[in-house]
Amino acid sequence: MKEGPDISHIAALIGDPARANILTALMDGRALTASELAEEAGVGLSTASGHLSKLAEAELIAPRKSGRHKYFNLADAEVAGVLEALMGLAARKGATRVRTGPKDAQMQVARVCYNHLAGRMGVQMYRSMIGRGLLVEDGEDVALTGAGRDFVTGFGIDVAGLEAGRALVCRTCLDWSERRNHLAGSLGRAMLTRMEDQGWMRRDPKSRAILVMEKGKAAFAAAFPET
Amino acid sequence: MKEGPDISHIAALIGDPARANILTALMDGRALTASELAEEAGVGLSTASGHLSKLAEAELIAPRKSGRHKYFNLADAEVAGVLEALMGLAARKGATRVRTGPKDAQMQVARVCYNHLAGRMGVQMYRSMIGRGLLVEDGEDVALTGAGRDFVTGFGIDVAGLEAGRALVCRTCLDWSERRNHLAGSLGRAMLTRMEDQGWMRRDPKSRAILVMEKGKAAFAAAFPET
DNA sequence: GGAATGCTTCGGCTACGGTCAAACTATGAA
DNA sequence: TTCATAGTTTGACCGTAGCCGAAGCATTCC
Repeated sequence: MKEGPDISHIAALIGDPARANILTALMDGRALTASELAEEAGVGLSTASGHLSKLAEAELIAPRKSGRHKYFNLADAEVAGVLEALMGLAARKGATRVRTGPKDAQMQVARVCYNHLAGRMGVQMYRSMIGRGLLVEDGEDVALTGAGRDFVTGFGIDVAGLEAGRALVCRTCLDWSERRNHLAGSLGRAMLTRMEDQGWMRRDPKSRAILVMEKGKAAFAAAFPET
Repeated sequence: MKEGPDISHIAALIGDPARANILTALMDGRALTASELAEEAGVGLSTASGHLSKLAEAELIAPRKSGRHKYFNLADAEVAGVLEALMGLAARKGATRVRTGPKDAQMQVARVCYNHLAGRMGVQMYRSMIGRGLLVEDGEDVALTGAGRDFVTGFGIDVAGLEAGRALVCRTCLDWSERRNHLAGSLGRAMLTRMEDQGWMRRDPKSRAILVMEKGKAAFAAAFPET
């Protein structure tokens, strides 16, 4: 009974509906202000402020002050991963949130997870790169091979620049809808950004869904064929 | 705000201290009765009964009636995985539960996770088998290679028997103390059982810790060398 | 400077949910 | 049949924690 870390405190934090809404809203990796999060959570500003300080205290989210605004981010990818895992558990009991609109279908296809591509397309990209020897898995970790560096560089990404940063370049993240890994880390983020820049896809500003352009579909399928 | 599965309900279930104790107690994979779990949780029997029906309702645990007893198990390995992940989050804030005794040190070395070997030795076994080409990872999944089947059979395990069962043979589970994968699934369980049968290790009946015998240390190091 | 905006703190209200004891059901033992 | 043990249900109690509005800081804009 007295073994291992105390789960209950952190789970209770996630367990409040307002706080869960806040965390879910932050899952797309964008930084949001306290007011925006209050709106998302459906509570008053003062209430949200209390929630936010608790979440920050537990280091689930990271606050940053900027002028008279205060921005919040998820603390890191591990937190995002735990949230995805919880969604996985919740999803199997049909506990999806209320109405499933057209957006929900698109969310299965492509969505933002923290800051990288998730959903069927995220998984396809990951598996394609593994299958072609561009990425190699080692336990929980994943790394670029030599061929992978060339490929990614050709894709228009400055690998050396990523490696100079503090963030982990390659990282896996478990996709809750597909139940498979997809690519996270600074490379995952860069790949998504690059595809947006090229006009392959575009983020829905009101949700985590990603809209894929016609030309993007073809280009993506060519770049990341199923193996 | 209205996207994706509803996390808060399931997190709130885990977030109550009594229920968290119950779930933690079930992490070693043994089935426990309602009375035993009440004891573990530190609440009265009637209170525990209420908690247990809620957990069962959410399919986090699976009840089985046997005579006038009612046994409870974790629902499956995915639930165990989420709990381990939450422990990982909790652990990094030094939120380990109260006193860290000698048992806690041993827990880092070897412990039971659901029903398989976890901790440093669990991770070492997994990585050794990957490194020698006995196991191969494919995304989130992991599988035995031909050489792996031979090795495991030579270890004294009836692979065909495992495959006949309903449970997934190979499965990964993220180790909260090591932050790496270890081997779960029915093979993971069989490996641990086999090592116990051979007298390499023995479970501490009062905790999740696994005691490693002297001869077990040498035999384990020989069977699963670091690569 | 003064006004407006963004956030925090405080006080008070409320309700949800955890708790237990006691009554009740069900299974097994004598 | 009767008693004992295991678990569930009910009802009453109580505390915690979420909620809001109002007042208080802090920062920026005019």
